[in-house]
Amino acid sequence: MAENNMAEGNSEIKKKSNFIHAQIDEDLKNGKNRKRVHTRFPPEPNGYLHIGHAKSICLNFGIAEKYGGKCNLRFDDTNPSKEDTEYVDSIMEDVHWLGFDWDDRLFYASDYFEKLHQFAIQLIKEGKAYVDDQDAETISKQKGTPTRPGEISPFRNRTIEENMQLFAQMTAGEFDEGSHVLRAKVDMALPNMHMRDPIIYRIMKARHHRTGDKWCVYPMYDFAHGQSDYWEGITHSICTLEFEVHRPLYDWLVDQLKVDDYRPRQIEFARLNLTYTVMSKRKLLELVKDGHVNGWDDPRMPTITGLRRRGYTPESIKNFSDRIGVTKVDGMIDVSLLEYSVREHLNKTAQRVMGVINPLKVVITNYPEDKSEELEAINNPEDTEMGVRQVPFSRELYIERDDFMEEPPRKFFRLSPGREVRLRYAYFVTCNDVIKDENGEVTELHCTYDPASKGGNSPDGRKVKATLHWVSAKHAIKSEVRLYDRLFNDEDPAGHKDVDFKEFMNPESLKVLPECYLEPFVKDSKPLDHFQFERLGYFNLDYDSTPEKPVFNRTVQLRDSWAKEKNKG
RNA sequence: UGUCCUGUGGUGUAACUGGCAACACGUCUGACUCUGGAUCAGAAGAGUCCAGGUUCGAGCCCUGGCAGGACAACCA
Repeated sequence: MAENNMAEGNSEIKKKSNFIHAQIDEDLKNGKNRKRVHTRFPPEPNGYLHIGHAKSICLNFGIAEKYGGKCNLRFDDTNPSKEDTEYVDSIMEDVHWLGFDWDDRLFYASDYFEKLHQFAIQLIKEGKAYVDDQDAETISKQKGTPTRPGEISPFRNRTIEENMQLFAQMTAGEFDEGSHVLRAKVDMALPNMHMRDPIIYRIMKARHHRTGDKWCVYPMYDFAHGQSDYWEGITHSICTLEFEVHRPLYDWLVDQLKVDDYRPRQIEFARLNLTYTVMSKRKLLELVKDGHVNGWDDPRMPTITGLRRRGYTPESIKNFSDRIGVTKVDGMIDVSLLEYSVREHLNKTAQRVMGVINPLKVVITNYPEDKSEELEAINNPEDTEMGVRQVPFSRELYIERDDFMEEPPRKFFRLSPGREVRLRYAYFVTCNDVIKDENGEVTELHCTYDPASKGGNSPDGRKVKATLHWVSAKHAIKSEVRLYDRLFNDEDPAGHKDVDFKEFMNPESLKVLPECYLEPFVKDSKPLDHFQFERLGYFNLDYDSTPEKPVFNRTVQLRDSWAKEKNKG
């Protein structure tokens, strides 16, 4: 193990194997599926991608990479009433951002509408599909329940000619929505509900985002997915657990295509659940629509675009995805694992900078009024190649309010009256006076510095217990900082029967600090640039920034053992 | 009173054709440190849903239970 790390370097986290890899290995060994591997990522363009999709993307594209195969991007756009090009665009952007590419293999289920329609006609001609004139409620009732078999539709035994005629009329738009459907003739008595003469085409007089008004009948998911896989030469069609019961229908339909012995294989895995958030598109859409968050890219959202804006990196998401593994066990992953993954990546890569988000003015009384100097600071102690920078120092500074306590408790070893601490990369300072306003609120500290400790070390070998970050008041860049906390206070907000998930929303999930001071280095940063504000956490520049007022998002805090100690009481 | 799937530390994942249950996160110590970060060293924590059985030996095999999830959209 140790050798492995040495050999590969620790930037390369060893890819874990999973049960799907094992099944592919077996298929390859047995010579099934032409000894090749071809997967696909098939989102419906009806919302933005979230971290759960990222798991699927990493899995599918990851398998292609591992086996020297291919992975397609395919939009499952068979329901025009919910889909939109806005979503298509965002999905492509997100997949690319994660670092995956489908080359020229971009497909849409709607590419196959014509073929699918032909196939439906084939089934009718073979006596394997029929038009049902009953309404949704009646059909549903006849379908039975999981424990009771279904009844046969009175329209099940229409002649082929009649079915051909009716389906043609459906296609031509002669019927109203909901008045007729095309059903596959399978078996109403089977225990699997999906096999009880499933509906394969329905009338929808909706404009499709790609085919416009060309069609007024659209195939159902079950009637499109397996066939699309088949036509694209997909060998392993990986989807989530809830499609397990669809597999017999998937196989049945592909069997009807019977051109050769090649057969795509559906394999199901457990979708990702994360603590303190919700992951269904419906719920995320609700949060957006009802204004509980500021859009799909709100940094509190588990969407890819939200995580990106929050400051997550593709690497951190991929490492996270690899760490959680792939199984058929429905579980709940602790967000702390996600947070660990960003910290791990940003620790190695993020530019260090000093920033004070809760400012307290400090005056160095023995430092000349008009003097200022430049002090050298390390850009990233984890990566010396990132070099050093100069940080301006002067008589008036800001430090973090939390770094001062007038009456320090045990184990608090930051600044307090009479105590000496180090200002990072600068000097040792000692607090002499505490200035307060009429309410007794501390407004300013008067300190003295030791000129001999320049750079942060005292020639007499004197030690201090704490090192504080600081910013020179007159050089500081004033900016807004947004702090984020979990969107929900409950580990599983969607997991309560009879209680709406929104009941568990955390009212303090967003905290805006309008007056923060950052060292001048951040001046030229671009949106999404990552920084570590020393001792505070990782932050990145938000799109909302203007040249006059930069806005930073806190991605995640640094691990903080003092905060833990403090909370112990 | 159906079919299918799943049960391994707090969480997630491992354990080759049976061989002392391993790793990561989290938690807790300690060392080091110009970030109470990082790093390093260490600890606690499961006897693998239950009960039988086969075996020298079972998380892995057999039998029977139990628990949880999915399935009754003209959603995907």
